[in-house]
Amino acid sequence: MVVERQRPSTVSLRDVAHRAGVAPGTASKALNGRGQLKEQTRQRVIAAAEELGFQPNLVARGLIAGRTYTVGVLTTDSFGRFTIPVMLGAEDAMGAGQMSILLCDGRGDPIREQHYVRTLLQRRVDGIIVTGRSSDPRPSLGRDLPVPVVYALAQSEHPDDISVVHDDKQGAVLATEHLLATGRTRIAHITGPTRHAAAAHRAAGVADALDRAGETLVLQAPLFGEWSEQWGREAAAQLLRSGQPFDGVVAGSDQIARGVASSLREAGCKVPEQVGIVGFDNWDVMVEASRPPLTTIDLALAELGHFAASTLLDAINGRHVAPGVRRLPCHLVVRRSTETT
Amino acid sequence: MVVERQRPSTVSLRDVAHRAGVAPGTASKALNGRGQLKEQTRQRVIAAAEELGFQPNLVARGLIAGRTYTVGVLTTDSFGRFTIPVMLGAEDAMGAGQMSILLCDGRGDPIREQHYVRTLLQRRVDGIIVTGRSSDPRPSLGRDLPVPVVYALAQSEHPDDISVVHDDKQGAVLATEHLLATGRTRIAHITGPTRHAAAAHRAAGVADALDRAGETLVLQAPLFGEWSEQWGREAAAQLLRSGQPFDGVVAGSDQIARGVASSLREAGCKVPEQVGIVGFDNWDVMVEASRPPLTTIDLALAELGHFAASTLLDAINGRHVAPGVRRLPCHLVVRRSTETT
DNA sequence: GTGAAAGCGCTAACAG
DNA sequence: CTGTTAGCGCTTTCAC
Repeated sequence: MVVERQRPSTVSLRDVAHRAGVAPGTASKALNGRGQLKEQTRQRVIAAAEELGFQPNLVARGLIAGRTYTVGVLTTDSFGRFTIPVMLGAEDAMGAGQMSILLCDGRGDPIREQHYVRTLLQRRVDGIIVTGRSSDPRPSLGRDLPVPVVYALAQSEHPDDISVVHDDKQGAVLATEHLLATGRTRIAHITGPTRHAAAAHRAAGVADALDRAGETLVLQAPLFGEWSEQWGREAAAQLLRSGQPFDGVVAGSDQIARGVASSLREAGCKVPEQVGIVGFDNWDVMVEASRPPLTTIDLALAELGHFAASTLLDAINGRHVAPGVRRLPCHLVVRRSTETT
Repeated sequence: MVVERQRPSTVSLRDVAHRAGVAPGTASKALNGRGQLKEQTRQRVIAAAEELGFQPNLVARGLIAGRTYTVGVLTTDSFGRFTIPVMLGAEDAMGAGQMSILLCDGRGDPIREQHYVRTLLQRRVDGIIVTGRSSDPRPSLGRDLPVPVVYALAQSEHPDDISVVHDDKQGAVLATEHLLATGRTRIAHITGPTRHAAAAHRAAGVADALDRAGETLVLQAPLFGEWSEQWGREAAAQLLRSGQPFDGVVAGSDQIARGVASSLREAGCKVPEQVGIVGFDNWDVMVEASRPPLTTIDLALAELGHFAASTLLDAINGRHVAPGVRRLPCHLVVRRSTETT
């Protein structure tokens, strides 16, 4: 004979009240520390709740409160390397306030995305965070949603939406100035596709910093290509072939930087002695496996997520949040590839 | 004067009913296609709902139904490279059934984890998926939870829990047999730390496959180390120094494999002509940036997530699910590092 | 065919 | 101090 393992049925506040010999309303007050209760009854209720393993039904509570202490996180393109730290940061900021995260992945499909927004709203989330891998501006979710929305990492096209992004230009300035500060003046820039805002902003930052220092970019222009090691290798080879002297490279990503490093290494060009390299992203596996390990710009994505979530919480709690784009600064992380001794 | 932008207030079924001139109960039936209604009234209600932009309150529905069409996903150690594909697969399986995912990150802290389990239960999720980076068995969440639990990728220590994991041993057999099939017989195994179940299982698979082929491992034993490129490079150098002839390497991860490849390349040892290499994980950035690109074992994590979610849904829907561990097969992905022409 | 009423589990307002 | 009542938004009998 098979004995079906009985799932423990959920106990309600009524059960607790009953066992403690009080009314449900009283039990509610006892457990939530509200109202004036004789200490003894309070204890009795608490004991009863304990004994029965009572778990308050947050669904019911949400129905009354008109809010659910839940925020939706909508990732637009299959979440990955960039969105994860953002989410961790967000979770962190939420965790303290007992908020939970309802996760949806739009997979880059606007239809799917709209569908998810609908479900999130039907589930009565208190707010929505929109995130995505690319910092290119994306269409607004809509301007008339019943809950506040914050765009993190992915910036909304609409200027009145609240967006939180890292500051690519400032990061590039940081990278360039670090190379200059370590005594290099003939600096090249190898980066991703022109069409990406990140590539454009970073290129602008490099140009600015060089300008201010009275220097010009080796080869006159950035080398735009792909966000891959392969491209980093190719571009470095190109640079060597050009015959132009250079002693510093700002790479648009750690992958590119690593490609550059290995290419130079194979060509017998010493890093950091002859050429200094700075990458972008501070992606551990790339940065540490490279020979030498890479100096890089950290996008501080966890902080970004944290900030976005706090901002959303502010808005949820009715505090006024100014619309527009907030740019959070990047950090420089120094490793062997730019060391001078 | 500042005009406060009014957030559109949510409309309830009552509002819709009112506008359509019917009772709430009738409106409910009309919108859900239940009961016998005159086609005309149904249309009237639908129109009213449309006009008001009615979004049914799933919180209220959940309260009645006693279920929320939500599952909790609990990642034990900060989710990352391995848990993401699993979640994507799970989301995929859920998406069809209109289920949503409540995400929690235990950060490897059992206290925090227990806390999250409590919240998930209070939020009345229909079930829980537990996942984590390591396939090492982990403590059970508890045997007396009111909802079904499936462990994905991270296996539960308790044999009566439902766990879904990839088959490391089978994967290693696949890798080894591929090397043998491409004419290599002197095979070495370079992998991660002994203490990891994954390393042990993979080593067992390599041993088994060699055994069956009547061959023995080069150096008699696997080289256990770290899951890093650095270690891959070191181990390969070690192997070369040993003077033992070898023509194949099964690496415990793509990072290790890449390290091995670059070490051999620098030593002038041709891959795949003189030595074939097979990695593990099919991690795109590693596998494609390696020279040559790596043949590897794909863990099929998305399938794993999909399967875990389907299994959970079965359990939620009351179908009987046998307890225990299900091992899903890995796939071989052939690239240049083992090519023979 | 449609309306009225009860109730999901909880909290808040008001009696007693 | 504690019990009773009403109601959050929706669905589901059960009358009419």
